[in-house]
Amino acid sequence: MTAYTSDLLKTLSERGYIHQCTDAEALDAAASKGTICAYIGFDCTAPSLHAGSLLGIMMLRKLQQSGHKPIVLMGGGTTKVGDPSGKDESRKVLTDDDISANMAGIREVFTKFLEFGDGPTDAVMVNNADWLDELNYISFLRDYGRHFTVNRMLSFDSVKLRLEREHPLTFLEFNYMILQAYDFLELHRRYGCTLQMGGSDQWGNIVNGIELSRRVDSAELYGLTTALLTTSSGAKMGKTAAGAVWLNADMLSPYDYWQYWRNTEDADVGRFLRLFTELPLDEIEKLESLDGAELNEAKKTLATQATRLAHGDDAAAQAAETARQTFEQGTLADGLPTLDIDPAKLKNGVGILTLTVEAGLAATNGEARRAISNNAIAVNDIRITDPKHTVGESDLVQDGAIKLSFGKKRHVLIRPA
RNA sequence: GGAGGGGUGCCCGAGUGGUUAAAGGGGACGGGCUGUAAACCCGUUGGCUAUGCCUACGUUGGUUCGAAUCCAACCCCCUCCA
Repeated sequence: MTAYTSDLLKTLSERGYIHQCTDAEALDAAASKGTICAYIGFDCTAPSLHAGSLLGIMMLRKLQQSGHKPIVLMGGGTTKVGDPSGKDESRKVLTDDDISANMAGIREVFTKFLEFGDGPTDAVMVNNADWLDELNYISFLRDYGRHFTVNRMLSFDSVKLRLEREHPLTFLEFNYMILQAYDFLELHRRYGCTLQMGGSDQWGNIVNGIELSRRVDSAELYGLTTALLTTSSGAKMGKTAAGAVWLNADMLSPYDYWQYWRNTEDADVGRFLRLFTELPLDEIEKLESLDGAELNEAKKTLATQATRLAHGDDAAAQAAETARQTFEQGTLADGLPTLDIDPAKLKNGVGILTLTVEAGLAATNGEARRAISNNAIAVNDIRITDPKHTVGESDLVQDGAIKLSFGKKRHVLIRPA
């Protein structure tokens, strides 16, 4: 690996963010000389970003910490088209209302990771619908479409994949790469943005933007990608039992978020500590050199540090404490997810199936029933074997709650209220 | 517009008149082992007021005692031709 002189590239490369870079030396020089401005685009397909987007978010954070200006580009316009990269099938078309609701949720996430404002290194958030919506088809084609050959567009992975697998690629989606290329050009014009970052699946789109800007504006822009993040066993990051690992607290509690990181595979601990926490590298080296069960300490550190960034110190500490009480002491921890229940109902006794469903541990009675026959359901740590079992006031333990568990890891406190 | 191929459960994919809630695989979840890890082994994987009932193989009708399987129309996708 080249020895970089800029803080930015030094940090990014030491921590393992960099996969490919269009012209690392020139970018390094530019970043050492002064403030640069860089962007990453985010889709607006869901009301929150999830752990899969975290790499990008962290890079923008590192960028800002190294004294540069991050731009968060919301794909309000491009989401209407749908990025075919890495996808077999076209995406559902979202309505404008969906998109703007999603954008509002996503905005939340970024306020945790970046400082927004008007200063030279303050982050800004822009929406590409601002310029894409107004494009005039004919003039856009004449001014920009002329710089793309279909020959080359067909050679991109995102397109090739669909063609080879004989899956349909609509003309709408085919245009995506041109629009993203145009975004880069537009951001360069508006903000002097010279760097686009993204996942390795974005390489083609990024390079297109660089080339377009060079041809149209003679601008010299850079691209940098990160390796697509998977766990050591090859699973995609960010998915779990309950669904995606959302970054918004209202979609996934800080406790569950902490748990997600706590359950990291051994082989990923060091890598994740570098990417998703801000601990100094020497400390990380110490943590990852732990052996066997001791590595669990490193996982706890990872979980707490990662949770701090997304949810703040207090929430992280509380999640750690809740986990400690639950898993290490086997006691009831207040911080577990809670379900309030009508005391009158409890007095009469509530069926275990109903309770499991209401607590959100199972989606249907049938699932709860199956879980019971799989030995998965426990009340106050006592296995339930009878689907007709009822829970009542007598099950309330010390601090007036009932602990309902699905498997060894998922617990909910039932409280009369 | 024409010819041919196709639409099956979370995904892939078998099934071409009955014992089919639908083989097999993947994924996911649970149990065991462990360290809240990986690997491995075992199990589960449509719903319900549950020894029965309901819903389900693109949609709507039809044939039949009986259909994912046969017929008709329609919708959608793919390939080739115009």
